[in-house]
Amino acid sequence: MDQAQLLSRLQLVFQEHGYEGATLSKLAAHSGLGKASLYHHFPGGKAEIGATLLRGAVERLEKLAFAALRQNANPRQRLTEFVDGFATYTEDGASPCLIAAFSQGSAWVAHGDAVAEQFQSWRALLAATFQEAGYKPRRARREADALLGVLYGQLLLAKLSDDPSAFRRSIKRLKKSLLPG
Amino acid sequence: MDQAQLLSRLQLVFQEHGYEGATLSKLAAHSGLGKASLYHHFPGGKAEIGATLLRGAVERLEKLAFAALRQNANPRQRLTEFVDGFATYTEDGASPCLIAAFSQGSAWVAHGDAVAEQFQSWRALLAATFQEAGYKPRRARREADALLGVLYGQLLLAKLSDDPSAFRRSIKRLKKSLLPG
DNA sequence: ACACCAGCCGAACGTTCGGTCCAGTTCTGG
DNA sequence: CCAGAACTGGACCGAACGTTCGGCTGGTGT
Repeated sequence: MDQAQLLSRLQLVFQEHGYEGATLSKLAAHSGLGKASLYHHFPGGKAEIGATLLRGAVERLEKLAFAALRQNANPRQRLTEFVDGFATYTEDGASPCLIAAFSQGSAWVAHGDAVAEQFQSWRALLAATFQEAGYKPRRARREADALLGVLYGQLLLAKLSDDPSAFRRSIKRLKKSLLPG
Repeated sequence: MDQAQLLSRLQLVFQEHGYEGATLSKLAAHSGLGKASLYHHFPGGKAEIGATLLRGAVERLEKLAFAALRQNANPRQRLTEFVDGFATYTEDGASPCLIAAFSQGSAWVAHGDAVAEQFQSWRALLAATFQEAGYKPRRARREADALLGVLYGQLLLAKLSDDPSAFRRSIKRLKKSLLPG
């Protein structure tokens, strides 16, 4: 099995059970490897697995969604591409965000500072894009907060109400409201 | 110590560490009781503690926020009172929603169905209020989803970006956009 | 042919888990 | 004042935790 496939199998366990709930037994069973074999790939144990997955999730979200904001296309179009990228990242609301799943307990103690910093940077990037789209600085920051908020909110709601279709509908509506300006 | 104070101390542990991370040792230490004493108050053990807290959180959210929608005041005013109630429930974004904290792992397996049902009922109530405020059924449902989404999204973002003030600002803006209509 | 090593595993380590037991201490009604 | 209920702390349990270790493979370089 290649590294990518191994990581994606491990990620499923963390997404479903959270950091504390992702036990080595579950990780081993779900990956098809023995516990000791996991230690061959990740000498740092569970902490290294978690850190690796978190890094991967941040990179994926950056590449799939936020990278679109750094292009030099029309700001409105960049924003809709960003929304699309976020939907791709979450597989249309079906796959919870690993970063959010790590927002509790020891995972947050270990990585919370880095995650918060990353989010502040993303927030600034998003606000800058809204500013390019014609909003004044204060309003642009508000729009950025609102957009990030509604994306994560709908993702959580899709889970809490057990209705993934609500996420897809929200994405569609968001893109429509973003394009005309 | 009275029951209410005990429950609130136990709740802090679950909010901070999630269900799996809230071990009996932490619960005992943080409540000042021995494990056996906890079993006196909750013969069902950790599962009963979790279930009790979850029930309490649902009741509090119902009483503080959604109850406002069942009054017979002006729909717009009911909606802003609902938003205010949600802010109170989360202590202005400082206290994560226990219901959301239970959306992973064994807690979700045990209570997910009930939570999803409750959220569908709340969603319907919110949509009905938007309908009373003049929206057509489809649009009202969308507005309900969007409102719930932005509330939970801002709550999560406040944590992920370690900036509780963003939540307060969002609440303020939400109420303003709700009132004039 | 042999040594080597990445990859993997079973078995066990010490620790902590959720949970139980019991000998007390505190509270309370008669 | 006392009996019994309510409650508590601490020792304790088997199971599961994260982790380690020695050894078994199969392929690669020489």
